[in-house]
Amino acid sequence: MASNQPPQAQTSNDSSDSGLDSIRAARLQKVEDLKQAGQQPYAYSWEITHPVAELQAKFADLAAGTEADFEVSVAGRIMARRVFGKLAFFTLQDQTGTIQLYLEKKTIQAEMGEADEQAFNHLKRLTDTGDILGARGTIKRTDKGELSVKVQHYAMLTKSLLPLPDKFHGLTDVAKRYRQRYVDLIVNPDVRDTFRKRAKITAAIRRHLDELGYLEVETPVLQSEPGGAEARPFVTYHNTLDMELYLRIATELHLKRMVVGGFEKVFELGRVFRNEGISTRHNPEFTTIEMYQAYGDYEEMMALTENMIEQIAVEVTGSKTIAYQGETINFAQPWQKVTMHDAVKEKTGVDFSQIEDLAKAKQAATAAGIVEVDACESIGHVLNEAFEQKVESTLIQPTFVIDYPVEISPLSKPHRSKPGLVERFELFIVGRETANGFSELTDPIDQRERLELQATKKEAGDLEAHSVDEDFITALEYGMPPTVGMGIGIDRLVMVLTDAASIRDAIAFPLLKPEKSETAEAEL
RNA sequence: GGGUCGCUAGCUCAGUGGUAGAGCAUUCGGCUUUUAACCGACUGGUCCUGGGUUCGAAUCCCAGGCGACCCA
Repeated sequence: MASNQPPQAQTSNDSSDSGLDSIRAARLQKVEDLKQAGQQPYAYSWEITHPVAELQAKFADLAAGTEADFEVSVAGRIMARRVFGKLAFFTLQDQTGTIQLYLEKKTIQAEMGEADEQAFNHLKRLTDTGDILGARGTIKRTDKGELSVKVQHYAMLTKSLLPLPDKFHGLTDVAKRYRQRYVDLIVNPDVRDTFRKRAKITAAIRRHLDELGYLEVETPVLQSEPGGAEARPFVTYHNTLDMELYLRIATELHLKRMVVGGFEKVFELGRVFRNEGISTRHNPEFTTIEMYQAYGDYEEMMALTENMIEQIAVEVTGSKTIAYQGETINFAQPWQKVTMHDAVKEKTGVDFSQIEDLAKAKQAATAAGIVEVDACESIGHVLNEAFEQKVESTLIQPTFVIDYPVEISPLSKPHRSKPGLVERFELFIVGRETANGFSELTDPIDQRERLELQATKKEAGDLEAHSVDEDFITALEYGMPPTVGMGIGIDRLVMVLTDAASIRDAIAFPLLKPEKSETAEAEL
């Protein structure tokens, strides 16, 4: 808004009109002209009989050049105008699609009556692309084959003051598309489709989990001790409590409290916040679903994950096989499953499970071309580096990587048969971590030790390390049943299922740096 | 955080040292079968910002802003 009307620019409104200013001024004049003509430029309501897609479907077989005896009332945005002397064609777009308005001077003047004999002229003079228009009339397919509403009555519903982007090229400037997503949504049908699919995905997840008997719960966003993940939190402040609070970085620890409380299948689908960099795969606020099921282990949760995501892929895209950025991704079960050790061994030739000395592990990793292992504090961390550098990006098809080192998994239950490992899986699709789950650590003593180790690292300056959440440990001491948990990065799942190259294409309003404003400049 | 690339009219883009351009949109005129309508005329500029080099900078140099991609 400020970019259109800088607050301090009142004196510069003389002959130096920019193109945008003159367009806006002309449209404001039309607002006045509409009022003069007794029309409401910002109307209150309009009765709609049909979404336009429904009309397109219903009259798909209507022959060119014929009219149907069928009255309709539609509303939408004018996307294009083709105006002749006594006839005009508008392309009207509503939520469902577009339909042509056939606007004939003769018909409109006859129907709108004496008082509105200017009706057709006003249509030509006072409407612009971008305006929201309501139209009533009958269905007709023109000689050239375009399904149309032959308009008898129309009304301006909302006068638009600003021009739409080029009707042919649309809006392609990515920064502008993200900053003014509403314009992007108006002119790019693919973008609307992405967010429709996003809604379908979350609805499908909820339906799926509801059918399995899961309860959706809500846990705090504002926390005095953020936990459940390795990440830096956002800090905020509560005035009357006079204390700092953090925005949650995960929903894990509160959902487990719910399990302790007796809810055996719970999930939360919501926003978490991590104070980290921004990239094509990272937005500081993003959506996760975490789900917890008592009396189950990670094998069960992998089966649920496979099932659910396969089903969602079919619901959203119509197929188990989808195209993503030139790759073909196959969601048909069963998915590949590989242990972290085996995956690393396959790509690097190093079997870290046979190495018992950290220095030797680092040496082997370096020899295998893995960089920056100096800071690794355990063989598990070296293994993880090797995995991230050499394996992760190669996991294109849905793949479960299982059995992680305990050192990088402070909330997971020890593996029942493999010492030093935990019963954890991560799901990778197109080289990206998309889900993470594990048999939950339920031993409160073990949990306290692991979190205290994390807290030591935090005190030593590791800003992403966990801290000790005493109340969570107290909850575990009351006893949590054997439980498996799993989280999915919804944005990344949406990316894959909508063929979005960047997470910003899967989030309606991604975080961007503010553009330098004139007032901000003046303050310097 | 580092590297590469981009930023010119409302939109999409030309313009590599010598008068800032095109198409679309806008404005005006014409037109009853268009659909990137057409025909004619016109209008519209902080060339991202600030410095520098030069007789002269959208163009070359430096710094900064925002974005994209790659790397960490």
